[in-house]
Amino acid sequence: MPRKPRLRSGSGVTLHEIGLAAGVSAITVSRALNSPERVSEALRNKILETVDRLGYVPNRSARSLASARSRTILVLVPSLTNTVFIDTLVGVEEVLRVAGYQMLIGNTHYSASEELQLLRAYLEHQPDGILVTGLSQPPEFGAILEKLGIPAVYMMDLTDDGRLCVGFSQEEAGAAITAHLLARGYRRIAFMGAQLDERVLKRLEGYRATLHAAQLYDAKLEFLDPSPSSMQMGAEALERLLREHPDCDAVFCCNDDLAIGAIAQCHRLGLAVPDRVAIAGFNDLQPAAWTTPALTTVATPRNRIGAEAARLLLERIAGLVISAPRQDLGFAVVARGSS
Amino acid sequence: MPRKPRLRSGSGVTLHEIGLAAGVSAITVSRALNSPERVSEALRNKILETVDRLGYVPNRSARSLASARSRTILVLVPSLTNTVFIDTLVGVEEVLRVAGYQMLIGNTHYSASEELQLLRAYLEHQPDGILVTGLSQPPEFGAILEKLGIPAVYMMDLTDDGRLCVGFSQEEAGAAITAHLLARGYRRIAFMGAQLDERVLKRLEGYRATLHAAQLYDAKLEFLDPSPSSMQMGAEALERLLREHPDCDAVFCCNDDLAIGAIAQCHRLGLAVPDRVAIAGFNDLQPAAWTTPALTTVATPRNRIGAEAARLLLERIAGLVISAPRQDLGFAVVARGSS
DNA sequence: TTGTAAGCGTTATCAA
DNA sequence: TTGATAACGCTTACAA
Repeated sequence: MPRKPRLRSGSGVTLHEIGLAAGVSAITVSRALNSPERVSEALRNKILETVDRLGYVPNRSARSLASARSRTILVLVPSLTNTVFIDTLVGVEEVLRVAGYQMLIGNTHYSASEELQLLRAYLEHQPDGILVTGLSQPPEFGAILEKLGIPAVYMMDLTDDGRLCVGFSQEEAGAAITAHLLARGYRRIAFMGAQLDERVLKRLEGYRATLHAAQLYDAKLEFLDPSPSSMQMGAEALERLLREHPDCDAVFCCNDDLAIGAIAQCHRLGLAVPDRVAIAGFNDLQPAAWTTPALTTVATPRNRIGAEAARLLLERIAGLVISAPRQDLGFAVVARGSS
Repeated sequence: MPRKPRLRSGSGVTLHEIGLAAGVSAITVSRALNSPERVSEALRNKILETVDRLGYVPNRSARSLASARSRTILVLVPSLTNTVFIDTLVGVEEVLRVAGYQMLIGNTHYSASEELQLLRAYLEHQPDGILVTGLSQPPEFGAILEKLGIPAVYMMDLTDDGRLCVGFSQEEAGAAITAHLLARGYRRIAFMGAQLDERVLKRLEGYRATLHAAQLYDAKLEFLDPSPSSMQMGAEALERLLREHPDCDAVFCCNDDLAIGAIAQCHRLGLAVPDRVAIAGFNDLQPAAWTTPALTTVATPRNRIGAEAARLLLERIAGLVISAPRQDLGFAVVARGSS
């Protein structure tokens, strides 16, 4: 005599009940749904019909608990308001969805400590794998993944230290756009950087190296602000830059937002772009093509980075041999009117 | 004699093991963590110390299964690349996170059928509640929620049919910006609409009603395209509009993207904004303030909508009495240089 | 090909 | 205040 009925969750229909209705055992129903080839066709059809009729909805918690696999991937991004990472997430989602995996999104707000905290919090979900933005997590981060044996793929940048990564060289990209400005004849090229996360700093390194090589580097032309990027900041920084260094003839902004603000400010100040000052951005977001003049920038394969990273992670989880642990998806300088 | 050790998931440390190490039962450990006031202080401290020392990570699947509560909220949005919904998600996340709830994001791609499909798919997670964008889901949608008793809050728009909703009147907002253009003296005001989702159509209704009232309505001034919105579309539509209707003196674009493309195209065509043609957008995204001239638009409280909707849903889940099932968060016409 | 039994880690129930 | 026991719904291991 059963004694303790408990609160049921969800639709209330269980594998066991489907089995009763179809005249088979629960495990056969499970097999009919998850490995159909292991159940005779007649039985399978009968079961699937019953599943449909009763509106059975599998319980993912029970499944995770029994199988020790959550089919869940944690994705950590520095920001949700920055389109760059949204594009990446969209790429991730497209791949995971098809594979039956669930994406959990953690917003680190560009903070290493929040990133660690989020990782710990999301561990409750027993993620089967993790997608991380950038390479510079605190040491505990890697230690936790190591200890729990959770596979990870690092997005947006490249490394040779053995970690799986999908991205492009931030430093080379910074160098390339700087070289483009040099090639166009600009000589007093400033750098405008916000947030100063690892990617911005690498672009800065590329900028420095290129100008050094051309013997045109001048530290005074670097505008660096650790606060979050905005068009407002781009506008203010441009004004200050030109006031303090009137001979500045070009600005490499670390992202399109700053660049859009800078161009707008040029309009307000009555300065011709690119004749008085050239402006270049980074990322090639949609608005970059619609400023006046259109913005020269660096196109980055954000969507593909997300998709490829997800694919790589799933391969890793499936235990496949990873032929290319380091996927360089490249970038492209897009020359438009602003330079 | 135990016979079947199975694969363990996660960190491997369980409540039971913490209990063993601390000399108490598993259930006491559970209580120490979840309702500390029900465990004596001495024991509690000892337990918490052990939890820390062994690095215990709760297993959310087991918890959901046993408690019949997933602490998970499904959030359905039409798009992830549209900043409007990202802002909403950020508001949702801020509230859910603090409350210990997990957010599952479903991207419907503006499709009713995908929306239904996503709902079905995410039912596996036994969500405790759902946040939905818009009011016009297919009938089965409501039927499923009803049948399973899943509470829902509808975002971005308002209704009086009893559903919980948080938003503002899309129609009134469309009317308000149209009235603004009228007040500035424009008489041949066009409407430019993309995507044609329910919100755009309601803004269109507001536009029509206002122009009808002023006896200035002209159906030929409506540009409607069901394909996704883009700056490109705004540029092309503006050119066509002015070619076919040279007397058009203002355009209400259903969103800022179209408006930004339209303004850019005016620059390319050498048309003065707003003297030759005024442009107004909708949403007040960041770039709206940085076009030349700056864009007149309608500011919408997206972040607050997300946060309030989440709060309302949590109250509903907690079984609290809902005093205001309909929360009108309003909007504001932001008059800038483009009109 | 199908079924039985046990176990996944947690919480609800009831008892002490 | 603490604990024993069963139950949540599913899948693994093993047997038929």
